[in-house]
Amino acid sequence: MCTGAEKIQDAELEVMQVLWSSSQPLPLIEIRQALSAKCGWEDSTVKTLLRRLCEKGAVALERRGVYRAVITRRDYSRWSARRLIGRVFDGSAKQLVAALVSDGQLSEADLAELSALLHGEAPK
Amino acid sequence: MCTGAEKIQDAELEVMQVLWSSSQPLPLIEIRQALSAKCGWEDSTVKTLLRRLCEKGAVALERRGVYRAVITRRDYSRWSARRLIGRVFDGSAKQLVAALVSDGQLSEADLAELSALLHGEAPK
DNA sequence: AAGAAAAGTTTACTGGTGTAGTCTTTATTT
DNA sequence: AAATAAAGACTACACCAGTAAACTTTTCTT
Repeated sequence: MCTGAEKIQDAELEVMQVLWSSSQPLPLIEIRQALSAKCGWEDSTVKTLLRRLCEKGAVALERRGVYRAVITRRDYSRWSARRLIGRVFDGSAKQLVAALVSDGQLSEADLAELSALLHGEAPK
Repeated sequence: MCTGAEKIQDAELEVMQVLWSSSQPLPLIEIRQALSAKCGWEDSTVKTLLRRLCEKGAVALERRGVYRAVITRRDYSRWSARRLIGRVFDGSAKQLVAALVSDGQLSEADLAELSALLHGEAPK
């Protein structure tokens, strides 16, 4: 059922973000560079995280030295939104959005825009 | 700044849920009963979790044998929504809501209701 | 073919989390 | 006051996550 998104940890998510930031599978060198810059991680750390992600089925080796995200950002974000809603908003997405509104993170304009989205446009 | 919500773990959250489910501080016996029923946990497990939550400042002893949530459900849910948005939705609450809509978790009616909420009513 | 460089594999170590047993102290009941 | 029960404190232990070193294999270059 679940592709393995459930098991992506914080550090691993950084790796996924890098992979998701490109439309193409990425060579290790680039992944390493990105994460060295963003997180200050050593080569070996990145390799460990990639290995664990492969074991979890979240990432795959496209060919030697080149990695591809198996779990998409879209899947992951949906899954994690569901999880949050289940854990702290009684399973109600509406409650979550209400919290965002009352927290000032979501404006009237935002809601209007989203409402328009519902009326048929495919999201970009 | 942060009250310690960041450190509440899955198992600990179960304890918080029990505390949040009551408007009053709860005696340990009730907490134990609830968690034995809901999670099948032993007394000692519950006590350990309560201790850790107290150490983290998320829970406090009201008086001997009676515990009170220090972090409110409201604070926690806001905080965790922010965290999710920061981690996977580029910091954009709107993106999160768009995902909910496109995932079918949020209907047009929901949005309308929320929109109304924005126009001044205090949430229930 | 030898050497270098990158990739892959194995091993490691610390601290946190899930889960719980045991011992000690305090309160309650008879 | 003694016995019991509940609460609190201390200890435990396996597994996972964050972080990384070291060793091995493959590939590329000269």
